[in-house]
Amino acid sequence: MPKVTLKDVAARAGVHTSTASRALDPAKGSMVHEATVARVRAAAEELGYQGDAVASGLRRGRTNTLGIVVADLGNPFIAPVVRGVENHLDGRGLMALIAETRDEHERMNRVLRNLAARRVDAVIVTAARSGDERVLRKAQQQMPVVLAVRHLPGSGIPAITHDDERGGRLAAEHLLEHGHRRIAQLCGPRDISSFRGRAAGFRERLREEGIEVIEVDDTARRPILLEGRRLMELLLAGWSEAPTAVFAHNDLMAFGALQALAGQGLSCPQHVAVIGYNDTPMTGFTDPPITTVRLPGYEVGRMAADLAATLIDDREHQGNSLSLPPVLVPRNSTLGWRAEG
Amino acid sequence: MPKVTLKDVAARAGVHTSTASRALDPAKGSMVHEATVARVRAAAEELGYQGDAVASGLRRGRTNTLGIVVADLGNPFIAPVVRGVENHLDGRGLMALIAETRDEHERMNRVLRNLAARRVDAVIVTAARSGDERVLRKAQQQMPVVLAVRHLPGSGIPAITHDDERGGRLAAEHLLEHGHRRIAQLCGPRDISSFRGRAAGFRERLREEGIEVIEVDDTARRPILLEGRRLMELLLAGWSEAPTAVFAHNDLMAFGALQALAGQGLSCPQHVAVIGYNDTPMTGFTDPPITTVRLPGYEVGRMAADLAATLIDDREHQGNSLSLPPVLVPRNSTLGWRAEG
DNA sequence: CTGTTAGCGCCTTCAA
DNA sequence: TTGAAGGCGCTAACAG
Repeated sequence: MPKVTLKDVAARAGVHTSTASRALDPAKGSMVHEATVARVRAAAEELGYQGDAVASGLRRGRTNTLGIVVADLGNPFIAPVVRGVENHLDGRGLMALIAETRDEHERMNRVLRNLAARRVDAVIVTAARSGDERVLRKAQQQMPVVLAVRHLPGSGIPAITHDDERGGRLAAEHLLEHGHRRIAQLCGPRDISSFRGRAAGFRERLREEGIEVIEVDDTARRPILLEGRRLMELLLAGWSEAPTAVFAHNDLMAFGALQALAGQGLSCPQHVAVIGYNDTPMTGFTDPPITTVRLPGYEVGRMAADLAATLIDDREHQGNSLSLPPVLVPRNSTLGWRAEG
Repeated sequence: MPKVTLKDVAARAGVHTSTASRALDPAKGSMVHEATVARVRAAAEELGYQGDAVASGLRRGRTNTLGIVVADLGNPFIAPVVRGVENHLDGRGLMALIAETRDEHERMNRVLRNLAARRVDAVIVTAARSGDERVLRKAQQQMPVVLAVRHLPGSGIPAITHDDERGGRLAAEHLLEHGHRRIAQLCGPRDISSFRGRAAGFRERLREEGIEVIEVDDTARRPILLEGRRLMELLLAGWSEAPTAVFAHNDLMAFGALQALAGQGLSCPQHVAVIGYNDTPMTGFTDPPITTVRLPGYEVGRMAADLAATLIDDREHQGNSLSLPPVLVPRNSTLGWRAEG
């Protein structure tokens, strides 16, 4: 089945390729005689013509492709984000190239290079860490870059995020309301804006009540389950008295904490209340259901795609960043706790 | 920042573009004098040259891009598959374009067209339904197609799957061993190979023991939570006596069943044992932890990517299909059940 | 080992 | 409204 090109279609319709090209381009159909359009369309149909987006991309300087960079495809929280992006692209004839950094700077660098080489029209990055700022800035010179979920404060790179500091405060507030005073937090990497924000908001709110947060002298190297468990184990080993409540910087880490607690014969929420972050799908079905701060992944994805589309059409656009409000979702991992006595 | 092209690099290095091209292509570095390679590399470095994969793709007729088509990005089971694909592509300089069909034929059609237009080197389809066979066959004439998870028996399209029929039998076996006799199943769409296989294997194994499976006169329109709930509700409404065990055709549907049970004041595993399918991430953490048949998503993704790569390099390759063995993962949603009396 | 030549398939001037 | 011409950036033949 030899590839049929525009030339074949044009020949069959008895017109020049340039006319065929115009006839098949919906944005230019009006420049061509209606009858000609019909003839060309028919010819294309008969030959089973399938336009070549690569050639078109080369000529037009636009690929209708967008990159989406995530840190960890294994984090179930990322699915809604990707879905939000994909669903919002679909209507515009765009498609997304997906890439994973595993939170490694070197991979981020490679991935951005690769996407730039592919001439994507824009990139959405959900995996930014402070150390990536330089390469992201460089990437920005070649294509619009939109940060999502994690941003780079002061970098001027537009971002769709959510107010992590406020989210941290909400978590603290919730624990205070339920009578906790001996409270710990398990921190995500400090070079990631979201975790910095969560830590700061949480700490601050407790300090307002004169409470000093219990923290181990380490942070998760990556925001994953294993690291949540490790930190929780460190915490349990380092303090003679376990905290009555723990704030894990994301849901995955919260599950890790749960495992560590179980390992010490402690249970949640009876002995220790646990609160996570993201409202990852399924957290409502777990044992116990996890109280969490909802980060609306689908919406973030949708808005990031929107912003990217705007930036593509208008390279001068400033790219207004946006921050969505967090919402606390109370579930049994904290509601089930009762002060003893 | 005007784009720097190969011509600029060549000029700076004092060579012809074709020489520069060869010098920068690792596969052809040997055809060029070492000193020249060094000079070209240096020039490229100095100018910040970034090759144009679009132009290269047009010329070479190869885009180093692969499509991956999924039914539902919201199904957490799909993440490991995508991850397996992505991770295995990464080393070869390939990238994946991701698209969602939502299990709609029309979307499948559009997506395949779009991927063909983009001249992807191959497509991995995890969303095949019987009705899609024609368009998939057509797609096959333009690029290698690999099915994953769901296949199209008799179509001759190579597939990486797993033995769903055996999986269904394992589920049945497990329930029998635990003393169940009044057993139901909630069926996924019949036009999807995996669900057909699961249903058949399950039914068959029970029939061998002279047990007729309880089924409602309907199947899930899509394999999602809501449909699992709907079917379970139908089941509870239609039979005076509830079954003691239910096999849901995937984990999402199992959760839907759990909700329906709870709605009737029945609990799992005390009143009804529930078994799901896929071993979706997090199913070990749910309340109750769900007994399930493990479908190794990451491996399936990895092998599908492998097969796709083989097919790309050797268009004549027959594309041997592969079927991985299922494993039953027993958890409390069935282990916790005890026959009354 | 390197340069020359000729496109890949399409789209966009420019002219008619 | 259509055709002619040129080139997007790169690379594969073919000489030399």
